[in-house]
Amino acid sequence: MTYKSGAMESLGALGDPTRREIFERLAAQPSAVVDLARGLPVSRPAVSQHLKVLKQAGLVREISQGTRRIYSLDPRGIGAMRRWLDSHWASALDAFKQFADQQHEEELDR
Amino acid sequence: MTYKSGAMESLGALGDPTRREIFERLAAQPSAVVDLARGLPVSRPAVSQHLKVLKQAGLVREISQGTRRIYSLDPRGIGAMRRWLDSHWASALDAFKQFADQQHEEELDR
DNA sequence: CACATCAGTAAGTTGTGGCTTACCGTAAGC
DNA sequence: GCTTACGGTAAGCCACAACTTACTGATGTG
Repeated sequence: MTYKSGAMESLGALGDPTRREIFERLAAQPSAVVDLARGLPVSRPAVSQHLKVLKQAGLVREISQGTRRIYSLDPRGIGAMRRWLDSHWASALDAFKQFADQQHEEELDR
Repeated sequence: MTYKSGAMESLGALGDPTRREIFERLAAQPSAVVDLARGLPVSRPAVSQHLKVLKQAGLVREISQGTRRIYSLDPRGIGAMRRWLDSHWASALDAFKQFADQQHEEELDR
């Protein structure tokens, strides 16, 4: 479970709707901060702050290009979330099956 | 993209650490509210409120059993999140490839 | 029929997370 | 070297979301 802590931070980061919007735009195309700020209902510094959170969560990475910084999605963060989701999905199905069986047993006992 | 709105709500719901904790416990085993509240640092009503949010997000479902309500994970919500994640991952890889190619072109132009 | 257990809702409080404006640093162009 | 574009950080404000306690309503039990 080395991916767990990473997935936790990622989920925390994507809890905010503005950050989800930024995330989706970066999925569509890598962009600089100014370009992201255009078309978003918040100021440019706000976008910077969101990008900082997304970066710490491992969901985003940047490359410098002159004075601009081009942000793009980081596949590693997404991968961690996927694995987290998958493992929980699996254990959810298991747990539900166990639960159903146990219920059935108690039915018979009655 | 019928799963999109669902995935948005799910991500919003899992943004809270306490709700993630509840989610993980339910993945391990379906539980009643009192049992969840034991072992969590918050009151029972707080747990109820969190479960309400998780339920509206399609991540959780309940069945009544006497006065108890047994909560368990709802695979549909998890599935919606997975699909959202996967589609964005795919387009992220596409976009990054396009971006890299374009960068290369500009290199040559210089 | 009490009485206990379980759970949802109401009402009120408070910490904090997301926003703004202002400021500072850095790279590029004239 | 001066100016312009870009972007991160600081400081402060404020709405809201996550709590709490108190109450109400079911269901099961002696």
